[in-house]
Formats: sequence, structure tokens, C-alpha cells
Amino acid sequence: MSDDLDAVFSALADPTRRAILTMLLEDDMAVTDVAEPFEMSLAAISKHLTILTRAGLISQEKRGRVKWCKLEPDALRAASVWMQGFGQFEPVNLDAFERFLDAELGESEDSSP
Amino acid sequence: MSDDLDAVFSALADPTRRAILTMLLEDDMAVTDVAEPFEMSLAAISKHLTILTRAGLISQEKRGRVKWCKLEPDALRAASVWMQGFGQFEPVNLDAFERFLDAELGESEDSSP
DNA sequence: GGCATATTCAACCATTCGGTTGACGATTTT
DNA sequence: AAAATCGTCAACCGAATGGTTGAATATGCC
Repeated sequence: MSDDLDAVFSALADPTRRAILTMLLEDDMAVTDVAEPFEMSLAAISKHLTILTRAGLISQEKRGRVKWCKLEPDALRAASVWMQGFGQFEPVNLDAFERFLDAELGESEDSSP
Repeated sequence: MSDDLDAVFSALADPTRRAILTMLLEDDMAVTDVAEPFEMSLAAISKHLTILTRAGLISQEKRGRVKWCKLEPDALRAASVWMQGFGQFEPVNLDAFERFLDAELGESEDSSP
């Protein structure tokens, strides 16, 4: 039970993996396409995807020779609930999220892809 | 900016540190008292507290020879906002949180006071 | 069949992590 | 002043993490 939180939080602790999740917000992607923007080997990305899968944050389905990666946002629920307990945050401020997302996307434009 | 998220999420990835945060929900505590329920050295707990402090999740203030640890829930806000973007969670389900908290407290009762 | 593409496996490497122990500095108590 | 308490520091250890490379395994295409 607390192992789930271990897996989710440590999966989220890596900026490459958070970037991958952000990419998957747009659409499902094949492993090769996920890897394309990053300056690291395909094998490294494959490992990151395995970690995200084990944490339940994404699922992977092989169709033909390509493996599709799909965001599984439900896995965040337990972690989110855990965090909500520490202080009463304003309920789901999506404006703030969008600003944050813009910032993070803009930021990754000089380093990652 | 994304370093903040690194620090917060990796701080939360350790069950000992999450347990410490949960203890601090009740009240501010001295380092020795934080360490008491755990089956590990004071030095180890001191390191965990340093990590939580660097992540901004707690603050530490030395008064006399005792160092007080205080929860700083605001540090969770950025991480919480980031997570909220992945799927629309119901706004702050405190019932679910309380159930979760009970479960987590019950689980650590073998080593807790 | 034979070749290209998609993905993982296996072995390796450097670094970080979570823990230990013992010495140490600072403060309070007697 | 001496002794006890609070907490950190430093050095060390084994295991996990994040990356590399090269070979291996599927699958699709000509």
C-alpha cells in the first residue's frame, strides 16, 4: 500500500520521466517517438518507460512491432490524495497548472529536445 | 524550477520521510522525538530531516540545544498543481484522505509509540 | 528468404542513497 | 567544573539509480 506511493513518487522524481508524462498528455506514443526529443539512448528511455509502467503511471500495449505508451492518470490519485492532506490547497486550480505546464515546456526546449 | 519538483518528489519517495511528515501534521517536534519511533540511528533521521528541509517540506529552528521541526505544507503546492493536471481528480476529497491516513498510521503502529 | 525497423536484454560504469559507527561541538543540568 | 543531552559531521559500506554500448529478439516489408 505504501509501496505504491514509493513507486509513484520516485517515478515522478526524475525530470525525464515527468517530461515523458507531459508528452503523453497530448497523445499516445510509440517508444521510439517518445525517445526522439531526448539526448539519450533508446535503451535509457525504455528503462524509464518500464519504471513508469511499474508505477502504474502509463500502460504499454504492443501492436505489431511497435509498443504504444498511454498515460494512466488514475495512478496519481492515491499520491494526490496523500498530498492534499498537508494544507488545504485551493481545489484544482487549472489556470495555475496551465501556467506551470507552459513554463515547464518552455524550459525543456533548450535542454531536452 | 524543475529542480524544486525533483527535490520534493524524491523527498516524498521515501516511506520514512513520509512518516515523518505525517507525524509533523500533529505538532512541531524536536529531532530526537522525531527519531524515537524509528528503528534507525539518530544520524540517519538527521539526514532525512536535512533532505526534507532542502525540499522545503519542513523548516528547522534551533532554540537552546533542541532543534524544532515544523511542517511547511506550502512546498507541496507546486507538486500538487503539477499532478492535478493529469486527469481531473475530484476536488480535495478529505474523506479519502482520512481513510488513507488511518491506514498509514495503523500500518506504522508496530514501530510507533 | 533477406533486410530494415522497433524494442529489449545484458553487462558494465560512475554516482547517489540510505544506513552504520564513532568523534565532536554546543548547550543544559547538577 | 563535570557530566549529561542534543544534534551533526566524517568516513565508510552495500545497494540502487541513471546512463552507456553491443548483441539479441520480434515484427514488417520487398
